[in-house]
Amino acid sequence: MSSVPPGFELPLRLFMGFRVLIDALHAELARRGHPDLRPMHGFVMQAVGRQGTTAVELGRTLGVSKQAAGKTIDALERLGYLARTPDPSDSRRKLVTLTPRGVDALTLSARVFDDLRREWSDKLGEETLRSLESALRHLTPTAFPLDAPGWFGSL
Amino acid sequence: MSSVPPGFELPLRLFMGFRVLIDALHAELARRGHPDLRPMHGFVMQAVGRQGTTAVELGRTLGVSKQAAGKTIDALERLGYLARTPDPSDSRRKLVTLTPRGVDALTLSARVFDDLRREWSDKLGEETLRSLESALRHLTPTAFPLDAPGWFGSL
DNA sequence: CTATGATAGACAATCAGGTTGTCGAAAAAG
DNA sequence: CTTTTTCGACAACCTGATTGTCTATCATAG
Repeated sequence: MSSVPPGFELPLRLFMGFRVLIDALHAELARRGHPDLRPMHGFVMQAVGRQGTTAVELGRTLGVSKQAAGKTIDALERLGYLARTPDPSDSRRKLVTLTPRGVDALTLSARVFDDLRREWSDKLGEETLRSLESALRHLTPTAFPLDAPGWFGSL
Repeated sequence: MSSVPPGFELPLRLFMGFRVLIDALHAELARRGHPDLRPMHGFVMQAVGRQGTTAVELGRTLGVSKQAAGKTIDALERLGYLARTPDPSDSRRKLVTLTPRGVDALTLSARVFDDLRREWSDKLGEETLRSLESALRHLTPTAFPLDAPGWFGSL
């Protein structure tokens, strides 16, 4: 609240921008039939992807242990967003895939993010927003690490 | 890794910008004698401020229960960044204040953030960076809520 | 073909950080 | 002076993570 020393503003603003978008997304998701989804679930489903994955691989992608990944999968399985199916080509593995509901949540999220971007474009002007995106692209690594949950945990 | 659907880029870039700065800050803090500080400690010390606070008040500021705030204070007290002193004007309260080491960490952080901003300014040009900051100011609430730890928790 | 080593996933114990509930002491309000 | 509120401490519990162990299965070297 109130005044934060000058150097602190930039990181805080970046974080708040992220938070504003994520909060708006989940408010909208809740309105449209996905009230139980939490921000980190987006990272998880994104990491699972349309082609599916395994618990070990998911753990690596998210930067957490395979056991933690397993528990997260359990939770999203109970919520109906993920399903485990045995892998015929390797009977040790269980393939984790998005259910239709999971795919719906993901495509819906993409649409909502597009809408939010449009709102920002209206507020700033498309050109300014493009310049903001371009600046951030120059400032951040090209690869998208999805290990935010693990990174958050280290807070 | 790899390609994330288009609408997802903006929030992710904002988050990554934040993360890049925070990671750089803590790498530098570790180099300069503060290897045990974690990102959330910055929020906490910022919330404590130069004038001090109490556990209840800190909890409110951080958006967590007073008990959680108390445990966090315990941890930072053990690390030597905070101290509890009885409040002579109200013997129920214990005033939580920054130790000299805590003040050092905070002023050092401010300096490092200034350096990082300068790096970004060199990469982008001061004008573009200013425009980015101005855009973010328009897009995010004016008050700085410091309840990030609680918000993170809800992930 | 078999013995060996690596990998997937389940189970258990533990830990860290958060929550609620309760309490006594002290302050504030009536 | 009595009652209500506030502060900080203690305890029990929950959640999400960790490490360690175990079995089943696969891959590979002899």
